[in-house]
Amino acid sequence: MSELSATAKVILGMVEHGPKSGYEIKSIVDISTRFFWAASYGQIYPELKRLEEEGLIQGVADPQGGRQRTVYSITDSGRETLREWLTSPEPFTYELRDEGKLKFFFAGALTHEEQLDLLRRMCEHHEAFVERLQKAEPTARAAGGFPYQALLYGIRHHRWVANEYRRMAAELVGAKSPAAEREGSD
Amino acid sequence: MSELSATAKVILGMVEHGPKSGYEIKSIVDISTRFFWAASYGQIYPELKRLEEEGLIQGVADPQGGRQRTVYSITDSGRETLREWLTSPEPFTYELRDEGKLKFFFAGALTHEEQLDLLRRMCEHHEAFVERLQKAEPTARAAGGFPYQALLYGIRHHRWVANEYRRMAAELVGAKSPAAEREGSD
DNA sequence: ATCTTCATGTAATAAGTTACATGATTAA
DNA sequence: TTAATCATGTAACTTATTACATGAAGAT
Repeated sequence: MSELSATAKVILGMVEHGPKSGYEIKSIVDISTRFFWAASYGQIYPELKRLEEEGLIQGVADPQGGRQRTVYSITDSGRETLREWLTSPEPFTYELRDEGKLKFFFAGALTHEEQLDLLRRMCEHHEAFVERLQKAEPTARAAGGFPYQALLYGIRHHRWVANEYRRMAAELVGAKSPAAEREGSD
Repeated sequence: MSELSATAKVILGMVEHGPKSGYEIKSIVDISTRFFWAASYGQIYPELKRLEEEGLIQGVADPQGGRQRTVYSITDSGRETLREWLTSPEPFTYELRDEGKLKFFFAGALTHEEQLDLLRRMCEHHEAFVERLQKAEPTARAAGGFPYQALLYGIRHHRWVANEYRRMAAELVGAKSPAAEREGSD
């Protein structure tokens, strides 16, 4: 038995809450785990097959009218595997890919104004995202449960990032005023 | 001319600060950008060749004794390309892969105690990481510049994550004994 | 002597995205 | 009738990791 892939973990976690189709899993991922773990159809559908072969989930045909549909349920073996992962003390992946930050940290080549502009744009970007999430909040709250908690986390996270940029922008403005460093030339 | 790959952006940003070998770039990435953008040798070396072919950087043999070495400098064309990226308003990649959070959000299958245990372990993990970074802080401060700023960001970021877990753990404890609920603020 | 660091690279593999193809159902 | 949503899948591609190979130089 090979190691559980990240996508497998997402799927097992999702079907543990009840039987789901690949489409449903993707839909839920897009409004919940994607804040800390995304997955695409190209990963989900093949992984569903693999997990079924390994006996961790089981698919049952469940067409809605003439529209084909397969819903997958977690098996005892799958529940056990999920539990093993949840309780294993192994170090967990933690990776951030933030192009905005990469830009800012290489922004030494830009003028002071351009740097500020960049920070402000990034701040606005994350603020706009927070707003979008907040608009979805009432609906999510009504539905409750895990996707709601994930949404709240998403809001907190992006709010923090926006705050960081506001802080950095303020610092940058403060750094400009005292003495004139490098005027006119570039 | 195809789009700049993420690794290309990292490399251009690095060599803009001065000529560097692939090994040096990787070393600096590991103590700086890796907090928001990592890169491996398997990406760096091939990308150096590609960037040289496209004329964005230029390599010069610079052996240290009998030890071969190629240092790459940014070209005018490369500087222009870097500048274009830095000032382009295109939306930036922002992706988080946090296995700890994924675990916690699927932890409904665990007991209350196990959930708390998980949160505490994750909190400790990030706290330990912050401590490690803080140990490196004095050296980094002395060197200053961009890697120091990146380190400070890393500290702030992981401190925030650790705080999140502490908050979540407190909430979970509060949810068990209703008396203690709602005294903290946000 | 031997271990670590400096230095460059690649092959195999794994992971992930994107675009596309198909077709039924439902809401406008 | 047209668009959106539900639903499943794959092929081509890009991206990234891992493990390995090679070898010189410096430190213990």
